[in-house]
Amino acid sequence: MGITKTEYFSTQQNELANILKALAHPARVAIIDYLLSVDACICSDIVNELPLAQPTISQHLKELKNAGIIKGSIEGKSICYCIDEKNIKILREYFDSILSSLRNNVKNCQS
Amino acid sequence: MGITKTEYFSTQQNELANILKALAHPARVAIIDYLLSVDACICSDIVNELPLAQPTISQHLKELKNAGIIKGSIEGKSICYCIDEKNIKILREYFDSILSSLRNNVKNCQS
DNA sequence: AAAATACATCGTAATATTGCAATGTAATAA
DNA sequence: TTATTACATTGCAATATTACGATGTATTTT
Repeated sequence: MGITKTEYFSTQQNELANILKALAHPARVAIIDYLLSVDACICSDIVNELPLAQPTISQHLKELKNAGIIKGSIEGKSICYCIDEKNIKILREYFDSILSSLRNNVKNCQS
Repeated sequence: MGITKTEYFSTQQNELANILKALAHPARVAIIDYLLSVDACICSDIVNELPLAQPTISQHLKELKNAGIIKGSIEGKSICYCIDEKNIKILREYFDSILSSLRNNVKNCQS
């Protein structure tokens, strides 16, 4: 159906899935890569850097922003984007907690 | 178009996006949560635990397995699933590297 | 052997995502 | 004021995802 039954799951599970979904596209991973390489910002530069049309980049940036992975500030007629640390930390802590939990495992399958 | 232009991006970017995509759904996050709580395995238990039909769970498990997030071993007539540490480590390292990179940032936008 | 259990696969309907051309908006430059 | 620049939004076509009933397969139980 293409419709996710979000009401069946916890708020935490839905929020985590939403943050992960924002990063689950190579173009958006590439945007993060680029943002890291230039420290911060320069929005139209992303359009020049990636082989995608401007409306497509704009859409990807919107999704990253809505998920709280990047933030943008208006600077005259252009918009400066940079990575928002907060949700990245949440993700690192999530995967860290999975690994910690695995270390305490008693049972396991496959040798 | 719904078609991702994977050829425009690096192998690393595509692989990372694929692993993240496997986790970018609340049902699959819930499956991971459950697998962690029971240490490992018991496949049909997941069907009983989550409010989704058996073919739907089966499909989600397949995606998690294809992405290398879980692994399953046949045990008689049932299949034992557990979390595969390898790609979880890759994800933690990815987010860790983003945070390290941010610490060295010179420029920034928004106070 | 027949039934039951434990999944996987197929087919399909509903919805979501991706990408872009066309167009809109707001700020700056000429 | 009229460009021009820098985006955002709209609308649409192509494709992907989600969910499940029906059905298939393999193993175990009876």
